[in-house]
Amino acid sequence: MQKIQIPKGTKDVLPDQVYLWHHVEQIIRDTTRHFGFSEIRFPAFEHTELFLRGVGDTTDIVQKEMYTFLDKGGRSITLRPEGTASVVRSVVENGLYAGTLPLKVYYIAPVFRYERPQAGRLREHHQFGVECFGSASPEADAEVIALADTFLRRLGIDGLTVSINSIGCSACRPMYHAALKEYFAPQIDDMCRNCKERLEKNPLRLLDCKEDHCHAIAKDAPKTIDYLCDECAEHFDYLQCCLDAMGIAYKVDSRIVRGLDYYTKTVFEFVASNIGAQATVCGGGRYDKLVETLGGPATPGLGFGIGIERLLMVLEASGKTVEAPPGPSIFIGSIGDRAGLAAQVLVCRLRQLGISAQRDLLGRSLKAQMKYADKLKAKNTIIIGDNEMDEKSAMMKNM
RNA sequence: GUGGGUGUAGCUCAGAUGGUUAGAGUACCAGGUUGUGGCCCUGGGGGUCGAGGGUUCGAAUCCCUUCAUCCACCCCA
Repeated sequence: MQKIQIPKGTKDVLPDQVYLWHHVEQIIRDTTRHFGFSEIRFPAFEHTELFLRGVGDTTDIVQKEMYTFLDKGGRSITLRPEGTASVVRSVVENGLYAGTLPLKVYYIAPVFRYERPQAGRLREHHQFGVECFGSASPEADAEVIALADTFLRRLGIDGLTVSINSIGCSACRPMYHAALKEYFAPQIDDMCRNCKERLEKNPLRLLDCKEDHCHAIAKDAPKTIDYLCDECAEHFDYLQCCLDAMGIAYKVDSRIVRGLDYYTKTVFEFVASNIGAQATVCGGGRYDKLVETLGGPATPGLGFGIGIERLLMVLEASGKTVEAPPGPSIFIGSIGDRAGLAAQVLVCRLRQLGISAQRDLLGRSLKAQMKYADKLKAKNTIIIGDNEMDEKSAMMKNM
C-alpha cells in the first residue's frame, strides 16, 4: 500500500518532543493566571462572514489565505485564520461584556492559513493569544505587552526586539487616509489592480502591497504617527511612559501596520533575530471598534497572538534546554514465564501505588531487557527469575 | 503567487566522467558474557535510489515531465 503523507504545511508533534509543548503550555497557564486571564475555548471553524467583517475583506489573510468551504447545508464555513475574531464573536454572543470588566481571556489554539510554507511559516500553526476587553486606557496596553514580555522571559527568551507604533483611531484615521490618498492618487495608475481597489476601500493596505512597483511607491508614503489626533498621541505617549516605568525596552517603528484591519491606536511586535526570515514571534494591538463591528456594544479591546512553533524555534536556536520527562522509577526484568507473570502483577501493583513502573512486553532476553531499561531511563531495576520466585525476594539495582 | 536548493536504509549522508549482486555511520535485532544496561568486538535484518516516461547493450548517475520537501520574496505568528 502506498503511504499517505501529512498535508503540506502541517506538522506532527512526536512523542519524544511533546514535553516541549507541555513546558510552554505550563508557563502560559502560570503566567496568564498571575495576570488574571482565564482560558476561553471556541470552535476551529466559524461562519466565513465573521472573518470577512472582523479581519477585513481587503486583507491578504481573507483574500487569499483562508480555508473556506461550503458545508453539506450550503453554509460558507472557514477554518479560523486567527483567534481574535472568534473570541469577540463569543464575547458578543454570550454577553460577556456585561460581566465584570475588564474581561481578560487567553487561548491556545491551532489556526489555519493557506500559504506557501517556509521556515517559521506553516498552514496550520498554534497560537497562544490573549484578549482584554473593557479598558480604553493605555495602561491596559502596557499590561498586555508586559504579559507577553513576562511570558517570554519565563521561557528563557530574551533578546527579542519589541517594536510599537500607533495607527490612530476613527477620529484621526480619516485625516491619515486623506493624506495617503493624496500621496497615492497621482501614482495609482501605475499600481496593481488590488491597490486601485484599496485606494478607495482601505488605503492603509496600500502600504503593504506585494507588487514590487507598488511597494516602491509606498516606501515614501506618509507615516501614521504624524497624523495622530490629540487623544491617540496622548494614548501613545502614556503607553511609552508605562513601558519605560516597567523597564520594558522597546523601539517605536512607524512602519509596522499589521495585516489585520481591526487594529486601532497601539500595535506591537516581538521579533527574533535567529530563526530565519519569518521572525515575528508575537504580534498584537488594540481594536476599539471590533466588538461593535461584530454586533456588540461599544467596547474597547486589545490582545496579541504568539506563534508557538516559532517560539520553539527561538528556544532551540538560543540553546535553551528543557528538562526531559523522567523515566520510570522501577523497571522489572524477568526470566521465564512464571517470573514474567509475577513481574506483570508487580508493575501493576506499583502503578496502583502511584509509582511509575515498566517491564518488557516483547519477550526480550535479560540482556536486552536491561538495555531497554536503560533506554527508558529507568531509575531502578529489579530482576525476577526462578531464584527470586523461590526465595520471595529480589535485588533492586540503582541504574 | 514568484524564484532557488534538495530527494539513495527508520535517521544523517557517500556513491567524478553511465558499467556486475547500491555503500558508510547511526538506530534496530542477535551473539561474544548459558541471570544483568552503558564501553568494546562479531554477525544479521532492512532500499521499487521520490514517481512516470525517454536515450542506451546497460541509468541512482544523462534528458523530459511530475510530486514532495527546504529556503527566500511577500505576508504573518
